[in-house]
Amino acid sequence: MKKKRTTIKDVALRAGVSKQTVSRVINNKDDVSPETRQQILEIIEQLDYRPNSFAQNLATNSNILIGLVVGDVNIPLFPDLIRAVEIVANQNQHSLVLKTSKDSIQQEREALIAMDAMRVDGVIMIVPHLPHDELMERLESFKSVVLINYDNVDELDEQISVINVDSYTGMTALIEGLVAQGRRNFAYINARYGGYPATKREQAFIDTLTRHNLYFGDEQLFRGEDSAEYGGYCAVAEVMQRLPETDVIVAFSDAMAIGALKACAEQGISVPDDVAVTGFDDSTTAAFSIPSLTTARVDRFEIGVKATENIFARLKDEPVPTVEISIPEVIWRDSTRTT
Amino acid sequence: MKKKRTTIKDVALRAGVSKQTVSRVINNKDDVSPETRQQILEIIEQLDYRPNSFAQNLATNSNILIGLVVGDVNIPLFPDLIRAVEIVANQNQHSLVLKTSKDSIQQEREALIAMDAMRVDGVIMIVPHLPHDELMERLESFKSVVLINYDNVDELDEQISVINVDSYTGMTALIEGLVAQGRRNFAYINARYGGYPATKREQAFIDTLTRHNLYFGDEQLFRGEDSAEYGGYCAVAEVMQRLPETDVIVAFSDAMAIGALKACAEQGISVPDDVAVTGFDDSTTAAFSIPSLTTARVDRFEIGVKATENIFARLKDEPVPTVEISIPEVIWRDSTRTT
DNA sequence: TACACTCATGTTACCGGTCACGATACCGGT
DNA sequence: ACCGGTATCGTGACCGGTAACATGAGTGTA
Repeated sequence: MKKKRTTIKDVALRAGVSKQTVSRVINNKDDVSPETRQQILEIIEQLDYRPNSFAQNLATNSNILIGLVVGDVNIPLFPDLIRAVEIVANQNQHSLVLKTSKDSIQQEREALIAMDAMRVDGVIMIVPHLPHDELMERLESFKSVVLINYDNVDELDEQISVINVDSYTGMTALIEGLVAQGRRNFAYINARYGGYPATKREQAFIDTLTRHNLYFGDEQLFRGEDSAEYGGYCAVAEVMQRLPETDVIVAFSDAMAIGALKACAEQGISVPDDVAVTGFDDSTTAAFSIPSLTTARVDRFEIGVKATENIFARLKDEPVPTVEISIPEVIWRDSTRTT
Repeated sequence: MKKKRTTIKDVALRAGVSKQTVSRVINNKDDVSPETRQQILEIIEQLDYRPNSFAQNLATNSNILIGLVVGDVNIPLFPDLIRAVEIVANQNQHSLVLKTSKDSIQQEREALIAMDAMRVDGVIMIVPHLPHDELMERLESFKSVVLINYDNVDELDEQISVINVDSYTGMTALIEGLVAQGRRNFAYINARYGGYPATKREQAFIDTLTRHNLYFGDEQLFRGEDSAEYGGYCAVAEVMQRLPETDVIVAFSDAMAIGALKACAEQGISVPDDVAVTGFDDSTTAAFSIPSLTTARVDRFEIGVKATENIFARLKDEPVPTVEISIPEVIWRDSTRTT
């Protein structure tokens, strides 16, 4: 049962050659005679030998792992992004180690420590929550880092790049459109622990409405979980009670907006006639909600590709952009249709 | 820039002791004098030294990685499950390597090869698609394997366990309930590449209706992608054209059902009055669709926990169940409400 | 005083590979 | 016959750790 794996030595022994010769065959070096190579290949086949990646790593001082640290696996960004990361990592003969840190900053910290102990070549973090100074310190040990949706772009160490979704611009466009439609009484439901994107979207909300003299104070701002149930659904009652005049509810995310749609339907509030509702992210179901949801879309897959290509480019000492921005495109759908 | 990481030797040198003594401190062995230990700990701190996990692995012939092979990261099972796997893996001081294989069987194959080269301790696969014999052969090299939703439970190697969602029983309960409600004209939209769960659910559909003399042939079966857009949404027109009498559309998944709901709304088909619609999985938005969606739920997080605990139990040679089944519970909501 | 025993630490080999270099055999050219 | 060059392969050290055993100093005891 406890049979050990076949090693390079087993193969060498069986073939009557040295380890080095087998190593040459494995790595396709050219100073091996065709017959020897053929024979060794056959033995490798027979013994079902596969070189131990990590022994190779140790000897060559390289690594085949890149790390992905993500807070919440439920965010819509996640599935497409992870897939992109994995595909690009594969193309570069690397594998993906995943760490989640939903519950606490401590988990984020531990994730980085573990990545460090594994000597991963690069790390991608989505919405880091650690304090800036500590983050920089812990990221020092990695050769290549990409932070997705991180705000402090000015004080980055040189091995770090940032890819940001410009939530601010996206949200501004969304609000401007709503104002142009004639909406006047805005309420914003924000995600309590949304980090960087949450801050930016709220700021855009405030700034844009202020510009139009439609912002009259923090009572327009509501907070909830980033979920349909405890976020959007529960918030609607609160909104209508505090601000009965509301004619548009702007939600932090599609999930929250979908909860809001449901609450409106149940309370006899007609969307979009009485109240318009908007989400953010263009998650898969946004187009299929009833009414279909106005939202803002970014190419999630592309962000993943960019991030990962950045990681590998830097590892090869190729030049890489330090900061990349993608601007969400507003998708107007029925939940804001003017009659 | 290319500065090498500090190693155990650096620490030893600085402390004026041998590597072994440092190793003892790292591993909390008790035959080190308190003063020496203290001093070494300080130096470790100063130098920000962290032992190389994979060198440790190599020396101890152990590993800190477990592999997760998943076809589609978009399935509702995925986020909860991955989180559960990660949490339990963490508790056991292991990290998670993720491989996706959405595009082809070849990718699944390569995923297992890579896992093998990394000498991962255990592998969890979700809905394997490889032919049985090849799968068994490739899984031979792992000490501990859990397959989730795999059908061939009779011919498993001894290091393998299976955890299945009993889609058949769940779907049977769902159909029985619909029949009891008085629904008579059933249509089923299945996922084209749904693997084991798709087969089981379809079989339950056919068997149950046959039992009630309500199955009149394959024209009741439709196929599409497992998505709202190309699955459920597009299928509805086809269904109503081929079977205008249809009064209930059973979908393979919530995603497909939500697409169907949308199509019904657009075509003036009232749900649930004209046609009932059901999904499967109880994905997060199912409760918030309009009307809310009748579906079948399994505890996705718990499946992940069970799977991972199984992996580690087997690694410790503790006894583990070979086959575990969880039966989905039907959640009746508005999309099948009788008036 | 000699002996056994414990405590603290060092030595050597090894995990499974790779690297740098050296050795051997065979070849053609002069 | 001698020389240099190439093709092929082996040797020893090393990557960063750990296991097993060895060593030496101090301690208690007969």
